[in-house]
Amino acid sequence: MDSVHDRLLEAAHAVFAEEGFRGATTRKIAARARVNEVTLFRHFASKEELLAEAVSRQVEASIALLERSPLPVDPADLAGELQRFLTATLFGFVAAHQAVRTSLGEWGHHPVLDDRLTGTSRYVSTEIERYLEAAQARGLVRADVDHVVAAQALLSAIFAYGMLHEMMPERFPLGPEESVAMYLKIMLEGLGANEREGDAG
Amino acid sequence: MDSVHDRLLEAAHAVFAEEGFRGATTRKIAARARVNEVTLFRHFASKEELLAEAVSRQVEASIALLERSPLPVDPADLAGELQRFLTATLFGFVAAHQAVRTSLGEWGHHPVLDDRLTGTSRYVSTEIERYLEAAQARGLVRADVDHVVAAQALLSAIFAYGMLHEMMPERFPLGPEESVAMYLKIMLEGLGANEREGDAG
DNA sequence: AGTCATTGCAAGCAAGCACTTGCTTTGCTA
DNA sequence: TAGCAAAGCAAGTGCTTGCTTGCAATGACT
Repeated sequence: MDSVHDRLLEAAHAVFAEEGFRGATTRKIAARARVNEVTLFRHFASKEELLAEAVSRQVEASIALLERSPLPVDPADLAGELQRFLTATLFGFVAAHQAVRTSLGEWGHHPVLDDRLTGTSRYVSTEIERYLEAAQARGLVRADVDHVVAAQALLSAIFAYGMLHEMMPERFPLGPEESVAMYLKIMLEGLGANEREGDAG
Repeated sequence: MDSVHDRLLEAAHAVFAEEGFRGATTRKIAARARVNEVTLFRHFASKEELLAEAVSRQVEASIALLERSPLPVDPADLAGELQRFLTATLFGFVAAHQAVRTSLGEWGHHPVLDDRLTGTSRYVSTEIERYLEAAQARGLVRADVDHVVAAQALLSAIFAYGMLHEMMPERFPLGPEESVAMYLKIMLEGLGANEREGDAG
């Protein structure tokens, strides 16, 4: 729990999120973990190994969190179900926005990290794609829109909000929940999910 | 054109885009510009000054390019006009996706750069917001959606595509133009811009 | 009391970093 | 041909980096 090993992993992730791979020096990480720098190298063979494990951990934790409020297998109430799932996703993004931004900037530089860094986003994308495909099969979503593209459109808004709201707050006047609601209001209608003349089915 | 000064600025931006501020060492930049490292310091007082000017230049160039295919002052053909503008924007993003990703990761670390880094995105956001507001005034877009939020929803998709399509190509099966068309197909309908029962206006 | 694993501390190493200095070369212009 | 600005070259300074070494302190278990 509060072992030196765990403190190192936590500190490593925090410093990495703030300063990137190059900026996350072993001295800073050790100081943050309130541990001698030598101890760091007794627990992890190299800085790279430490960061790889720290990132893995964090990603797994965030996925585990999302799995606790999953999208249902059989879509019924699109607006409500998506609102819940996307809001949870957005809160995750917002909480980790610095780590996400850093990860994106860092992507491609350290092959060991690349797969792990995209883990959460792969999970969320897959979930929404599956959900929308099922919704299409049930006639809840128009059939002439690729479900992968539709999922992407939905997620993009969440993604951009999480990454940018702190950089340019004027562009994001609403809070997380209201933003999700607004995006859904626009897009669900566009996806033909709202009862109008019921041309889907 | 091909002066040493210009070559240094170009090289600086290229290396910065690939490796970030810390990774953009004066040696690498000088080598890329095929110039002695000392020469770099004869032209620019410091690495920071060089990068600041390099980024400024690039941002100004990309804005100048977008200004050549602007959104009209008076919205008429929403789908067509937005398609043109957003496609141009997206091509800009895709061309500079590495620079954009790096900039995001770097944002907050070098206050001198921060303003410049967000220049293009501020310009595009402002344009779309203004356009959508005018469209609302003309009754072309439903009035119960904040134009800032609507602009954000539109731009998010472009933004996410530009930044992520190379990292996770499975999630972006369509090319740039078709993607823009698809996003517009979804969102314009959601924004009440398509003739249905004409409840807007 | 003795053993053993875990941590700290002090020091250092080789490499890379931004940046400087002193001097020479190049090439244009007067 | 002389002068001058711009570039190159070689070397070096002081600092930070990832990582190592040797040894002393701590604390739990036998």
